[in-house]
Amino acid sequence: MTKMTHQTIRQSILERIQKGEWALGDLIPGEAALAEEYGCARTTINRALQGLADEGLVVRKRKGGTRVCNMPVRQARFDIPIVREQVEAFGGHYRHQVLRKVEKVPPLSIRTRLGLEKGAKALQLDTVHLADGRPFAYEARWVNLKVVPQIRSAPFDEVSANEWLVQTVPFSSGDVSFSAVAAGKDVASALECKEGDALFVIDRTTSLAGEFVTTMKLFYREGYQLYSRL
Amino acid sequence: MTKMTHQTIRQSILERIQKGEWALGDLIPGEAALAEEYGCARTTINRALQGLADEGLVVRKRKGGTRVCNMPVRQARFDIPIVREQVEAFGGHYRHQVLRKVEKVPPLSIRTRLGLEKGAKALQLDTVHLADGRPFAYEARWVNLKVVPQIRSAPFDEVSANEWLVQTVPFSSGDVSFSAVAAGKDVASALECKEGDALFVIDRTTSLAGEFVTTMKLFYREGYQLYSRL
DNA sequence: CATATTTATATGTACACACATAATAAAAGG
DNA sequence: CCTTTTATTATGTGTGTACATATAAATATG
Repeated sequence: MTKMTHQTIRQSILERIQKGEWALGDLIPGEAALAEEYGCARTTINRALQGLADEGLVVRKRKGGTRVCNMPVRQARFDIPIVREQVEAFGGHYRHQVLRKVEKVPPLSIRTRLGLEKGAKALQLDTVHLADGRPFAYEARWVNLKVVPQIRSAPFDEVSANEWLVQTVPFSSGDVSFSAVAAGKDVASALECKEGDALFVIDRTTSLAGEFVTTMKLFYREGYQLYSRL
Repeated sequence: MTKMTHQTIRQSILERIQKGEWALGDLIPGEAALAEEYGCARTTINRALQGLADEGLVVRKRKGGTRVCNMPVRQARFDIPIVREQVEAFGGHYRHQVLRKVEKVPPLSIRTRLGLEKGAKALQLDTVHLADGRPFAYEARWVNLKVVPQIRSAPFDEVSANEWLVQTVPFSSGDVSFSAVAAGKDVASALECKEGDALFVIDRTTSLAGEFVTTMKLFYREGYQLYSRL
């Protein structure tokens, strides 16, 4: 190995771990020792090891040293899909259709998720995403009108609610969860599938500076897979 | 802000993005400029921005500068669950039961996944994971006997196949995917649920130095959720 | 002997500097 | 005017140094 970047070193250390040079839970040499072995500065080793630690492959502790993580494959990063891109990635023609757009008092589960007061209204927005004219995913969304009142006059013929929100609301954090549910009547008819079919669901709530902006369930037809390398 | 670590600066920049100081896709000031503004070295700003880039919040390009990412919430990190821990996290008593353990020629789909030759045998291992004596998840696994022949004599009364593999095979990479399926007859009876119930499935294949070690499907009962903050 | 205190040590972080690299913008050449 | 070459510029990375901080281990204390 001629070039010694923190990346090559990181890769090299990873391979040594994979080869079993250090067992699970074992202590690996200190930064100083590795620096000498690789013939580089301790800073460089530090960066390499920090990288591995970020990925969850090693655990580092001051004074305690660095040790190989006990639970090898532990974390996966998933790209949260954007429906339009998914469809277009397969060469399909994307289109969406708003099935419902009403302001009303949401059910309790949604109310708590959006942090609304009792009796407050929110915008309910149901959309089907189509690939080449055929249903691909069904989106059931609630939007907090206090945070984004402008959504009332948004042009949903052109952009989807998701894309509009992304462009309008600066930046947001939130949470996601994945689960499986049986298709209800509404969803089944919108997706043109059978009632009771197993659907993959992405449930997502986004917030901005402590205020909840929107919560959404995205139902995919049976067979859909969310994939990731480790 | 008295202390200026790369972390505080990173947080500060994040907040400025969230407040909308720089719009989506906008160029943010260069490292040199920010370093002066925050009164720190360029190196420190570099680390802060790299961190944001790793998370996918900004995109960096040499000469092109750093710009706020167009698609805000883009990636989520999930902890790939270990069933025993999940059960014990809820205060439940974990137990597992091996339903099947046979060596046989696997179907084509499994054969290609494990990279086996035609006619080669593999170990099929089906397990139910129980929480307080009640079915929690069903595991259907195939193990490549060429890579881990010792598994034939592993004590599966005590440890689950997953834990045994984790402890025995040094370190591994692989892939995961999530999906939803309707419960088949076998799975339904093992999980004591109705046939056709919507199950959440984690599908995982692990490999070691280019050789496939094992592939597994983990079926969770309806209602199970995999959660992550963004 | 159990508990508090100190000390040694490995990682964490910041800085100033130098040079590498990619990509754009400007200048030179045909 | 188009193409090629040459700066310019912002990020990427490595080094050596200094000090901060957490914590395991050794030591002192009651």
